[in-house]
Amino acid sequence: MITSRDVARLAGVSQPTVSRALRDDPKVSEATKQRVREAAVALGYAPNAIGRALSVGRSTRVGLVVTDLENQFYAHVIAPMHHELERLGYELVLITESSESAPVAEHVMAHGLCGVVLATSTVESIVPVRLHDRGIPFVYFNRTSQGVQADAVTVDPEKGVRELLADVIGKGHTRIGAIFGPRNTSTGEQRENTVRTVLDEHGLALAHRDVLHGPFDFRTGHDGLRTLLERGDPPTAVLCGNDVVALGALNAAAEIGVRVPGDVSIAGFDDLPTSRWALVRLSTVAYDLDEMSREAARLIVARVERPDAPVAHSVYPTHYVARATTAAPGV
Amino acid sequence: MITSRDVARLAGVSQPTVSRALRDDPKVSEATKQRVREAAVALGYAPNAIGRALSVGRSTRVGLVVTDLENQFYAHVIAPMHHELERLGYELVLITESSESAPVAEHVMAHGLCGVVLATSTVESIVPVRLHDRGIPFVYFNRTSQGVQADAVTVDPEKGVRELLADVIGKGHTRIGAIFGPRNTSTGEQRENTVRTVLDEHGLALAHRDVLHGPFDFRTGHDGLRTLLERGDPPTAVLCGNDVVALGALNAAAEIGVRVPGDVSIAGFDDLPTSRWALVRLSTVAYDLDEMSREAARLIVARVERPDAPVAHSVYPTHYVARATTAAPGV
DNA sequence: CTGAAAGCGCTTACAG
DNA sequence: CTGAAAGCGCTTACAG
Repeated sequence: MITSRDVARLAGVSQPTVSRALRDDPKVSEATKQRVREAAVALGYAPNAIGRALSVGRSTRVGLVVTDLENQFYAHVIAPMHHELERLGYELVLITESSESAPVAEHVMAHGLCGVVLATSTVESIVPVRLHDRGIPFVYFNRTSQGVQADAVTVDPEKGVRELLADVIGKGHTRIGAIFGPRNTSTGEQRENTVRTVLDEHGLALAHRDVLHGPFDFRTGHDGLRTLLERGDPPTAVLCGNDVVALGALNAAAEIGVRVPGDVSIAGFDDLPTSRWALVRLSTVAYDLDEMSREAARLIVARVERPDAPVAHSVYPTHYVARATTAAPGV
Repeated sequence: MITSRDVARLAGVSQPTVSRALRDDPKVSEATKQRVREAAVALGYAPNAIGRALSVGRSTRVGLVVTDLENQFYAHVIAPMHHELERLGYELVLITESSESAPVAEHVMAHGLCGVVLATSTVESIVPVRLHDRGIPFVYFNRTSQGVQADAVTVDPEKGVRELLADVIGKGHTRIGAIFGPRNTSTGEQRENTVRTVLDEHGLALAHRDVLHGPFDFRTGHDGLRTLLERGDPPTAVLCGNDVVALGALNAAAEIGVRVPGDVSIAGFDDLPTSRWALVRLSTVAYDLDEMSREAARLIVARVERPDAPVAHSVYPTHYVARATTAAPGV
């Protein structure tokens, strides 16, 4: 391994001077900087991040906590977040936490992360508490929590859901069902509440038997739609907790020969690239997930660098995109 | 931050003893281990990976070099690889390298990675050379390179392609087109060569105008299929370089109102979960991508831990899965 | 403007 | 079986 000492020797300066020169410290003369830089490239030297991290007492690595890396939703979070963090001189580390128990905090310490983005926190999760207790910076992504205050980036479903329901109800649906996300996440809960509120304004309500809940995954939508449709007298429209759930529902419909939107209308939430496919054309509630992911990156970095800054909460607006999976009932 | 020193103080032992006890060093007495462990949990202590890495001279972090994190193919590599590395006590670090130039090696040094999985190396890439020169362990994933010898995990397209073509030709197609991957990757090249060889055995050949090349992405398939179909007298079957390309082709067909497999048959390579969707039902060449990804994790770890072990090359067999996108021409 | 010294949190010979 | 010492590659006061 080639170290700053080797560069120092070649440049004829001391090791700390190499450190200063390469970080462009104004106290180092231009001439020296020149010599050091040349020596560095000659040797193909790059400062070792581990040495640096140990020395300054914190790394430039932020963890992203997710449940399921196969879930395509996360791919569209990871890509822009990774990119933005890199731009800011930080690194993204993936953490999968199915259990949502305490270990996240230990994991963070053990792996020397400087901060964490929680993309998976359930409402009653202990993780934010632990993080807070240990003074580990974190931000909520697409989630919030009752207990612990922290930076957050979330979505306001209001406008999108309002437009979606105006469309669906306007098309003549009165018997509306839903496959919502988990009740113990703020996102699942908030979307569900918004739907119920807006339906109420229209003088409608979800029948208890037409409502299902489950994790935000393909199977929830897939099995859920079958459950709803395979008993007699099903709803004519099914709202899904997110796009991945809706994709599951769409495929279940195809499997059992139920036409969409002919026999049942289906809507999602997220507007993932897949939802725009000609093969899919999912009607859904859209927002800027790319920008949200980048914002989460910015917030965690800001928090790491200025721990005492006031708490920030970025809320992204939604709008409805009508495509081919919603139509008048029985058409 | 809580360190081994704090644990030592609480347990009434020296700091090195804490280090030994927690790594279950046989030279430490059981009684002492007990005391140290208790002190550690009492303080919520976890050994700091940065300190450890600096001390032992290498980290337990391996980089995965990919081109495009949004590409769903990689999600199905990242998830199992991440999981296997974690099981082995290692960490996955994502590296995106669109340019495929030298920086990967610098990146590895700078971020203190102990090894690298190359999932994106073009045939003429300089990256393996640089890695080799610096003595950085790496393994080729789904790729190989002429120049530098290294561990590799690849797919043998032979059997799958043979079965695929038996199906397509058996159904009566004689005018077969293709949208292959990049010519400058071993994977793209190998699949193309296999197709040409097997076609030749059947007394068939690809017409020059029916063959396209491009990156392994959605757009290549999408734009490619339009190109092939929008000129007169198109092929009746189109083989795609991989599933993501085939998905693009399928959607392009849907957009322009071309029926699959009625008007054109389409086949892929990879058998991604999406290809199994009822909405998709792509005929494709399958292999165990999960296992391959885990094997790559095992190989890089083995290489890191035993740099002088003989070079290993794991080759995975393929088979064809006929689904709904292939049928007799004009049916 | 530059160098010598100390220290970040670990691990690993070396003594005892 | 355990501790004191040295060192991994950096950064950062502290002198000069």
